[in-house]
Amino acid sequence: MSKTVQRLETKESIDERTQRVLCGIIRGYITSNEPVGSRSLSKTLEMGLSPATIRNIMSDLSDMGFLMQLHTSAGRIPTDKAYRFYVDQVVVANQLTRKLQKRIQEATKEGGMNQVEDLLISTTRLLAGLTQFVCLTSSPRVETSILRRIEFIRLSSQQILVVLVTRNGQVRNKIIATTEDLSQDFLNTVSSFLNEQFHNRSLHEIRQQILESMVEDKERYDRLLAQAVRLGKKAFELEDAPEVYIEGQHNLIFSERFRNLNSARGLMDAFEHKSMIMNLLDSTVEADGIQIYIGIENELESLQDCTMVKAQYSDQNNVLGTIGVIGPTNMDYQTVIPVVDFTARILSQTITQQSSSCD
Amino acid sequence: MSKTVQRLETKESIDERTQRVLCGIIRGYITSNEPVGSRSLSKTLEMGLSPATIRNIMSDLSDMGFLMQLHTSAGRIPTDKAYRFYVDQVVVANQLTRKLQKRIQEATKEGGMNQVEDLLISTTRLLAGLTQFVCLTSSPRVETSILRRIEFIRLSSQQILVVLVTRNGQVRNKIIATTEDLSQDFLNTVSSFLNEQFHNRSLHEIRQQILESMVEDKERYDRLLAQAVRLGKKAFELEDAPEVYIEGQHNLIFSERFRNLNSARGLMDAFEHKSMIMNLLDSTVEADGIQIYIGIENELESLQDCTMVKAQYSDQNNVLGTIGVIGPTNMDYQTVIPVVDFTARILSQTITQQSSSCD
DNA sequence: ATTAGCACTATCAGCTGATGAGTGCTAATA
DNA sequence: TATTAGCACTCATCAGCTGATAGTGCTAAT
Repeated sequence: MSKTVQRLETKESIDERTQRVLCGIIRGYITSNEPVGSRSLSKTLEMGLSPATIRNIMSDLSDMGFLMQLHTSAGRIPTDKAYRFYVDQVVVANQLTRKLQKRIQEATKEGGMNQVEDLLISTTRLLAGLTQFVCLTSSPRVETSILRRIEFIRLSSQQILVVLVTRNGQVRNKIIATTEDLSQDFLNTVSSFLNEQFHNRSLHEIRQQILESMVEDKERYDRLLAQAVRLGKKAFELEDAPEVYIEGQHNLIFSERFRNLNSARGLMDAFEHKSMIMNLLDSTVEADGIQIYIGIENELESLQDCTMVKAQYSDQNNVLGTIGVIGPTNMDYQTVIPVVDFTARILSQTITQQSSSCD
Repeated sequence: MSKTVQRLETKESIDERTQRVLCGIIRGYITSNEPVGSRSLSKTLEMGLSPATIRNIMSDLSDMGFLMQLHTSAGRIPTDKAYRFYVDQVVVANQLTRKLQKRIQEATKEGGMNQVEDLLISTTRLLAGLTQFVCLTSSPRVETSILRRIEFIRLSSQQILVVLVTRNGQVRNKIIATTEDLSQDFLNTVSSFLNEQFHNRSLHEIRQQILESMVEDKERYDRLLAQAVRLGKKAFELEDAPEVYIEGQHNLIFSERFRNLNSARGLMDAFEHKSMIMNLLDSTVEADGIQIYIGIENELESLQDCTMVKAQYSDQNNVLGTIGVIGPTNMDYQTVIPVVDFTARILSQTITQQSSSCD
């Protein structure tokens, strides 16, 4: 078990010139994906510093833990700490090009015609395509969704189909078994009772309340109510099925940018455990905005030479889920961050529109 | 474009001894995944033939197109034609071990608790796991499914949710937009009308009939009927969304057995095009039983150094879909074929039970 | 018809030395 | 005192060579 680092500290004050050199190295490594040496840096930096001077600075930076060498005669590459510094201090809110904005907006419009699921899948795919990384999205927790409508449909003497529609347009189906044969008329009465009772409540609340009434109403003897409560209990006992969408896994294998990543296998395997990925996405420290986990800042071991950039999406009231990408630590933060940010915003916007279209 | 071979011919008569040598080579290559040479074969065959004799036979087999060499001093490996011969002439209906049978049956029971989708996904995953290959499954064509129940649920003044349950337990949701505001009462009338009218008909038939009535009934003026037909038309206008489940893609990358496969990338890309894969699975020459496409027998170029083994599954009346695996041409046919066959049978059986549980 | 023997050949692992990119250190310099 | 030129040193990579190995095809003997 590797110890988990909450967040790398980079408080130390580094003088102006050293900073510029560090950034030069980081940018160089990001663009070329090759260790950068003093000679080439001396040229690209255009600060009138000779390679020797730069070597001295580099040596200092190595001592401070910002740089490392794969072997003596290779150039240096940034450490996770360096990227953290870079992201915190240097990368400023960068505007996306209009072109990219358009592209995201249009792709979202296209996909979201029908249900939230489709929207999420197509957005996930979009982000994977744009970044050429792996993209993960957690679907809204059914828990916190708000009930828009519930309906029971009698399929046979032992089977009832429950259809549950949430405020943000998710539709869930579940077939439940019954011992008694219930008529469709009766089921209709039950569903309109439940709809009236629980309109605009979150599924979580509803479940709670149902449990309470079950205790309360034990003495009361109202057949309808009792049945309604019993059916309701079954209906709202939704599997917590943590739905996660993953796209762009093949980038992990085929993309040039992942090439120095040895644990592609480990990551792929991790992706099979949906509930773990769900936790990964939804465990959130900060309430809002974009979150970045660089290298060893990631709890998950097989993620520790990747960077995860994620952002939450929400409707007008609540946070619904998280969308994020996993890429190499030397990703182009300058563009990836705003892309993820913008995509999450557009996603929120689209979902909000969808859920407010009910009356 | 490479010319497509329907099916490789292996009618030529090969004498007994030559056949045994050929099979030895095929089996050897299947187990070791290494070219097999005359010396080692001479030992394993136990026919009392010297390496030299075997070399002569091998030379003949090469001339006949059953063997090839990667380079002069390597052993020989079977051609697609050799595998075809092997599969047609040699592989006899092989019984699965009881253990494997149990495993498949249990896995299927477990997964299929709720809806057909879940059953299909878990079966696909199972088969991918058992074979260590990529497994593909096409879901039942909505087209040919038989209607069990249709229901309309009013979500808002402009939105109606259609819930459609088929005989074999598939549930489809679709949100349709309306211009008129229709009451739930009215919708109920419409749905019971449709349910009565079209009970136990296939969606395809239903769509046809609706189109006919639209023409017929133009003169008649029955508001209910007209609306029912109009709603029905929209409801049954299901996207032909070809649903395909793919599992075990990572085997393509990580499995030892795929290692001499150069076009993993091409295959992965192909898997992105679901509709193409759907065609691949559902294009079927023979009516029943297992189908095997070896190497260049595959139409799809990137599949041409793989073998696809597939079988259809069905309920009591109709073929529903296809389940199959894609593996290297030197897969262990002796076990893969019965595994796919048995899995498809169990799948059919489970689905049949499910759909007959309605009354 | 079969086989022993031999010449031939491609691959592979291991070694070699050359190359080149990059560093660290030291002494000279501004 | 900070910078820099110069130089020795290190190490990964690569081409080229080696011998060992495993296979073949052919021919002549059985």
